[in-house]
Amino acid sequence: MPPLPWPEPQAAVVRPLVAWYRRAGRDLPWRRSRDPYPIWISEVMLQQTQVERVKDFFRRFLERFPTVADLAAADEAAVLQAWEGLGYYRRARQLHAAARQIVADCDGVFPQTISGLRALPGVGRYTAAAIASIAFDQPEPIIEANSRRVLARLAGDDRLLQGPQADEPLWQLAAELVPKRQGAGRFNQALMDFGAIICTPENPRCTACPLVAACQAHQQDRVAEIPNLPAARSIRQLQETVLVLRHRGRLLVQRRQAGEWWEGLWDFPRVLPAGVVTSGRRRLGEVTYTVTHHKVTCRIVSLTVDERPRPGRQERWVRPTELTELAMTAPGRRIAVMIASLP
DNA sequence: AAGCCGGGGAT
DNA sequence: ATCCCAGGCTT
Repeated sequence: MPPLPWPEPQAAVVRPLVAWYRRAGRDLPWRRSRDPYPIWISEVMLQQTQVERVKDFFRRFLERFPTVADLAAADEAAVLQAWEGLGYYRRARQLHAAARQIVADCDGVFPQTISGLRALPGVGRYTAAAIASIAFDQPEPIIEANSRRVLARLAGDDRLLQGPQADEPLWQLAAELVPKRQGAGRFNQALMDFGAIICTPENPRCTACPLVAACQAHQQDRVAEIPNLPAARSIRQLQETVLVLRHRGRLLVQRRQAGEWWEGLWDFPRVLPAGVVTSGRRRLGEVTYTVTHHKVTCRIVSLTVDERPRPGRQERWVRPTELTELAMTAPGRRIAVMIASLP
């Protein structure tokens, strides 16, 4: 793919951007140290998740798992519990597996090369470059939601940015801009703060932009059209029924299996387990939730269980108060809260 | 290359 | 309601 035609020299972007960052950059909890461990945790939490949402999760997670050794020694259930509500739970399982990999294969020493970082589950091209530049100041470029938008606008790149191949010219541009001797991590974080604060998706603050003189999109009055991203996928409607099974003050919860949504998290059953005899069916109401590109309307049915077989490995009969200790799915948690408030 | 995976905040 | 978000992995 041909490189982006763009006349501006590196200094016309890097100097004003870093100057802006020194003045207006965000004070974020994971910027207090150059330790790769908290930087790694923050980068994984930030995958497809906004900064404001991550802050509290990050603080609590580091309090609970202060070092990579603590994380490796933890049960996966504890890691999922710390992740509950953050979404994309595969990240939590991979984070845990990666911590064990670092302890087992690297003697607990965090990988310091791009290839070593990318060998960790859950660390892809962006995350490896982010850790390498921020923790180790290696001159690695990054392309993610913010820098993609900022660089596409600066270069006036109106191509449809669909698929990883389409990003290649932007990676190349980022590689040309990133400082080679020092300050790579600072520059990359400046790009992201700049995209989050000035060069926003809607109503970018071009009048306050220190890079406006270098911005091709602005000069051509095409800022609103760039980046040219594929249209969002349509949302599918689904119907579900959740069963709240009660037996002598206890409730049945099941752990979501591989291949299901929310693998590893606890939830109420959708179908009656074999061997369970019930009576006293009544409707408790409905919850509506959205998951990825599905909108699910979920009926909640309460049943009294007269006889029950022994629970399976992935099942537990728990007292309502015990639900607070389990990592639950978002709709499961909402239903649990609803049950607790029932007369 | 396309589909899959969460959840909440902003607009 | 719709869009957006410090992406990675599987098929």
